Amino acid sequence: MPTQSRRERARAERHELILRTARELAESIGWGAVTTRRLAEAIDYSQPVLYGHFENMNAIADAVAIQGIEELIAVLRYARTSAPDPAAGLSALAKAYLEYASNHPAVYEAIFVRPTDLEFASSDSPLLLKTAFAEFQAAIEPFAAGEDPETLTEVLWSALHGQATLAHARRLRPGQRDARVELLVARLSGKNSPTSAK
Amino acid sequence: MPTQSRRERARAERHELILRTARELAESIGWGAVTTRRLAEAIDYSQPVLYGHFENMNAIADAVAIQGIEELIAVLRYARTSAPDPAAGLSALAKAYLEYASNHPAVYEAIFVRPTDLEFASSDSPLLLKTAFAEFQAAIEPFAAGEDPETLTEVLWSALHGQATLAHARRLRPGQRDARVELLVARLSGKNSPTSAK
DNA sequence: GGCAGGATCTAGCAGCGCTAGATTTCCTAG
DNA sequence: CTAGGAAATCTAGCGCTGCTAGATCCTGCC
Repeated sequence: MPTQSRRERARAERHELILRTARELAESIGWGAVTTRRLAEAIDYSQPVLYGHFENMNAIADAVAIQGIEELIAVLRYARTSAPDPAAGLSALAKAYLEYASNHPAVYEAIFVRPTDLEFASSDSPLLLKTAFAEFQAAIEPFAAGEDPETLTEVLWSALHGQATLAHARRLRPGQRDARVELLVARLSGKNSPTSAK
Repeated sequence: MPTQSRRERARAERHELILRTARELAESIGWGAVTTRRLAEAIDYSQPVLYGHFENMNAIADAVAIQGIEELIAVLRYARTSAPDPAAGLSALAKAYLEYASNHPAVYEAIFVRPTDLEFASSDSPLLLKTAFAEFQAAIEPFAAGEDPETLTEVLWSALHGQATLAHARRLRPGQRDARVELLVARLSGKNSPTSAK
């Protein structure tokens, strides 16, 4: 039993080592360059070891994505619930989302961009996605003036996702991130006309 | 001279054949499965022939993207200028954009999603991107109530891009595409509060 | 100490992008 | 109409990829 559990502990540690290393590699050289050989060398094992922990390379990125979405949910929840009122909460959530995407582009890519069979194949990831969606909905719902809150949530999330991906692809002016998110939040929450003359 | 021009003509035809076949292959099996061997076999030549026309596989997708963005610009312009007033123009442009992305997902991916060195390396593509951007700006500018029109344009484009990519990844409710774009356009153009009680 | 059994590695397959060198095809000059 | 040379095209191969079968080594038990 102690023997068995020591083995299991070592195995679990290596499992985490693989995920941590894959994430670091992806953030530094991009997912496209994270190969089984490079990853195996980085953790100082041979490639087949990876397949003892994960079904394939894609599953490793999926696992990183799951860790990432858990982080993201926590970040969003903290930003939203720390704000004094719904308007500030929506703004804080939106900024936190873009900041996370900007600070962890490879993780963001693993979650939302990389072609993945994850979101509907894996068992717990749909729940995580729904939880993240609920964070967005909680933030925008106070501003759904008679509209379907779910549709409004999809609009908000899509708008932020678009800003995140286009900014990462350098298709948006770099210095204007806050201006974009503030303008988006103002219009989506319906505060555009009053403050437009400012 | 007739000889020379016949050769050149045949060469130009094959050039287009490559692009057309690459686009068809991408739309049917996805860019990830469009390999030099498959593409070469589809046009009934050996792989090296491809390299007589394009620098590499990426350049082929870039060329498809350039053709696509020209199409897209025409679609957007037609939608916008055919509308009776700015509000209808913005709505028509937004719907046309999402419809194009939905009908030609591989081309849309080649233009805006696939990692590419295109947009800033190639000579004419930045101009095309700017032209497309100008279409968005022309549609939304009437609703920039004192705000920076360029920022507002980035917000609009990002929001539509997010809806296009998330819808393609099946992360948004399928039947709600029009509801989403209408809600987005209403809020971005500032018509939300008046019609909110509807 | 010797021996299962599990963990790990070596070596290899098929397919990828891409290219050098052989081969074939075509145009031209005599 | 043929011979030669240039241009077009193909064959074959390199180093890389994800992934795996079979050999090897190492660990823990009797």
